[in-house]
Amino acid sequence: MRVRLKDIANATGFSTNTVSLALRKSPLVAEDTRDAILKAAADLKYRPNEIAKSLVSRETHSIGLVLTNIINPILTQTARLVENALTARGYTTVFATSSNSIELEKKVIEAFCARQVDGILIYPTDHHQIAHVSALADYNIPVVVLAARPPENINAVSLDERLGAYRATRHLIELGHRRIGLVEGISNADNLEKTQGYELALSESGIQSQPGDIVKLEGFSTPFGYEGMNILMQQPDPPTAVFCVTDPLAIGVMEWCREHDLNVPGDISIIGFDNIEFAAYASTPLTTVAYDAHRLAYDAVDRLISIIKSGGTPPAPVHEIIEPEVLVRKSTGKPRT
Amino acid sequence: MRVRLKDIANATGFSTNTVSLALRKSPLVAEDTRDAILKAAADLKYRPNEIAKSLVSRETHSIGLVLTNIINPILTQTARLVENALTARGYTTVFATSSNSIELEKKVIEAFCARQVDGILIYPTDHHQIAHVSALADYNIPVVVLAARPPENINAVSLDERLGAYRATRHLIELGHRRIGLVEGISNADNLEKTQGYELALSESGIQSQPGDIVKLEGFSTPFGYEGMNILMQQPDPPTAVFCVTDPLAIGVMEWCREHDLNVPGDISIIGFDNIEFAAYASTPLTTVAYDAHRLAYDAVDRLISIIKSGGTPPAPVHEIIEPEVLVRKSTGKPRT
DNA sequence: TTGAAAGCGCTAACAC
DNA sequence: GTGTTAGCGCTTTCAA
Repeated sequence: MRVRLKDIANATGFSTNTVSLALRKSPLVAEDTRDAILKAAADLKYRPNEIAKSLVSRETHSIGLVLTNIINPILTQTARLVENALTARGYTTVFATSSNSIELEKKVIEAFCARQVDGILIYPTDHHQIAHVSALADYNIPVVVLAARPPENINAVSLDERLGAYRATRHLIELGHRRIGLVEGISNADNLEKTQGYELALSESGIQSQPGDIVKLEGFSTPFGYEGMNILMQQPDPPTAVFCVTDPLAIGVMEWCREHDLNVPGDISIIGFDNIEFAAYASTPLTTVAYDAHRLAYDAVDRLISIIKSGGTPPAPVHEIIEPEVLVRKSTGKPRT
Repeated sequence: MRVRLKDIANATGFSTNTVSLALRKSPLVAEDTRDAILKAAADLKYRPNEIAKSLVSRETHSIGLVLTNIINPILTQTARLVENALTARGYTTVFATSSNSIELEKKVIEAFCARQVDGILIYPTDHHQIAHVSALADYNIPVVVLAARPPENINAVSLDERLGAYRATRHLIELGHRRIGLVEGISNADNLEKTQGYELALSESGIQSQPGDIVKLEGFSTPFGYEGMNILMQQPDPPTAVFCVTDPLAIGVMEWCREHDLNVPGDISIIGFDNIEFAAYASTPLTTVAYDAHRLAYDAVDRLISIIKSGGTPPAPVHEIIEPEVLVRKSTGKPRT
């Protein structure tokens, strides 16, 4: 059925070894025999079996990419950029989502190891429960984490989410807002970077945040944003501005405003996070926290590959942190006086 | 370094074969020995090498997913749904994009075959140049195409794009429009389904389409839509409605209208295709062509897996076609009289 | 310049 | 119940 080296060997009368060498263009084999072998290979439509190669070379030229879920467009974009970067370097991308479950995340990592991926790129479900990720580094499996401030022993290329949140909140404060809501996602994990940035900006300005001003939803997509805004606005004296930890959340918030005839930014200011493509085209163009996602993906891939290539002696772990900036569009403005 | 069956064998005093059987919970091996082996495996932190397994079982439990590019959110969604469906069935997803290049597409397929994927799911760059895809079927490599009306010998689960375009155009005609623009993407490929549907609807209603009413761009993303609208509106007597072959294109068109103070749908009606998540949240909620993407992905995966499972005698090829519907929101209306 | 033999980590066929 | 042998398709010694 499938043609193997042996079939070419039989067809040409050479040994499998010679065939193997010829196909890899070894200078050891005579030109005539090489040509004959190449021709036979082409005739038989030979395709090398990478699995067999991998077994002996102990490398699969594949890397595992683990993301929490791919609903958030920014993770989609990351997936795309990573795949591009990897392809450009001759690696294939094996893809999996953890669906924000630590258990699943562990399983996925297991599966990748079993499949002998050459390395793993991961955006962990919970930025603080990553013992299982550190373990990879201990086992000498190259890994780069896409989250900020991980343990010292692992490599990371990531966005400074805390700083982004801080800047978003400061932007609102500088516009004059004093009551600023926070719309957060998933509460089972413990990624407090954004919340911390938000709180830091507030306390720095001597603003006391109201208990009802922080809403935590079960996810990061648009409908959750809508729901979050609904909760936020139940208060007798609601905020005049809202910081949403993702753009889809912000778009949901904006949708709520549209349905309830609240003008953005006249009645309420909204700022998102990630600068997804659609942010610019929302009903009110969305002010958001932007950063160089391309660089993030490419640097992470470069880092991973340099670890892989380094062989037995991996370079000292590096934490590269990318700084986000506030990108002002139309959804934020001064509060009504 | 890595622990193998042999290491467990040495540790326990049994043969590798017994260890192998024990780990696979064969009833042949005695309970005591099995427990001892399981314990040793756990102690040594044994992880099976799937690559080695694959070499003997001749299956990798991985399938290759080839998409044109992942910028279009609908392909993203497909990727996500496919990955979910595949994971649920115990397969891993190996991912690649063809970037709308036939050459790259061929290479990617080659690479997948070399990696011994158990099957391939592909949304081909050009729905008519798919000899290389048919070839897979000939080689007994299970493949399911995500495009409509492929050659008889290959399996397909897909959307009826022609029908979708037809219905979109009819929707505009029924509202009273007679000058309907078409904003199309990529011209190097030859996916005319949507154009055909558009033309069919027009000719059926006795409408003669103007030469300037069809614009073909180099891509399917939002900026191209903006550019397309710019071209379309140069005409002295521009269309009163526009059908865009993807939602991002439609959003770009809408953006052009926003910048040029054209009211949607008052001055111009816009309809998209795919019903991406953000369609509902655009500056004017977008009327679009919607379909069951979940079913598309799951049926395609089911089909592929049933072919894989069928072993040597694949079932007769099936072409499953999913019908799209027009989802009316706010971006289409009667033309000004 | 080419071939024979061993082995990557695992499973399968057949003994005992 | 358990061990031995062979083999998946390839590369890598080591000889010739």
